[in-house]
Amino acid sequence: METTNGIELTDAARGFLKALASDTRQQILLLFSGETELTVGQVAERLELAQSAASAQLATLRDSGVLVARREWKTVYYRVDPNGIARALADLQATLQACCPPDGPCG
Amino acid sequence: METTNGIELTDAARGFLKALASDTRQQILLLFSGETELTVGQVAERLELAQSAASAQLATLRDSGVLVARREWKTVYYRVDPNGIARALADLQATLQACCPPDGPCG
DNA sequence: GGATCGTATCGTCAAATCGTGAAATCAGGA
DNA sequence: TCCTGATTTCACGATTTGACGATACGATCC
Repeated sequence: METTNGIELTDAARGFLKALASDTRQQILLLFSGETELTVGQVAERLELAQSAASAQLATLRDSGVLVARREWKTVYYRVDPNGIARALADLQATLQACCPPDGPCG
Repeated sequence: METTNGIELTDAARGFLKALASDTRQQILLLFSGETELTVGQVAERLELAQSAASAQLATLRDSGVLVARREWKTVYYRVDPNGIARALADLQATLQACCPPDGPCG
């Protein structure tokens, strides 16, 4: 085995980082602070984005496990996925601790 | 006032996300798993990058508080900044909890 | 002063990202 | 079947990112 330095970020953590690196997607996520669910149109309107842009960014957030989508009739409701976020954050934290211990043996 | 939804990411958290969104920079960071310090040249060599590229990416990681640099003679030694990482991670976690509580009152 | 080694910066280019508007898709209703 | 409303996909242009090579900087040794 060669796991000596085999520290790596999980797919969840990598997707999470890439998804939240965008200012627009950060704003989208924070849009859910008060609301429980938002439609594509609502996100587009509040951020003054074209609907296609909102749709694409929401899809990115969904694919990275940050949001989940629920379809009802014609409209799609997006909602935060606390589990996905928690998992990504936990993975990220675990890797970082293995890599850069806050008060590690080298400190 | 309209601070009702005034949740925002701190600069530390935003810089952290942007810095670690890059695959190259992720690899650079994980390069420090075993080592305590690495020079620009060492990073360039291990990742098979041009020296200028390594220098630029290391600078990005330094500017975002993930790494710190120490100059000794001609060579610059980069090292993880556990405090910077911890602060960014804490900020990120705090904002996410305020935005998307894992088991919040809406759950 | 000139030579040298390691870094940082600059200019350029290919590739990725982000936004828009138009067209296509999907689910129901008249 | 045709229409409507919401979303998704497509084609395109503009901006940004990331890498490289070449060059400039900083600190030392001759």
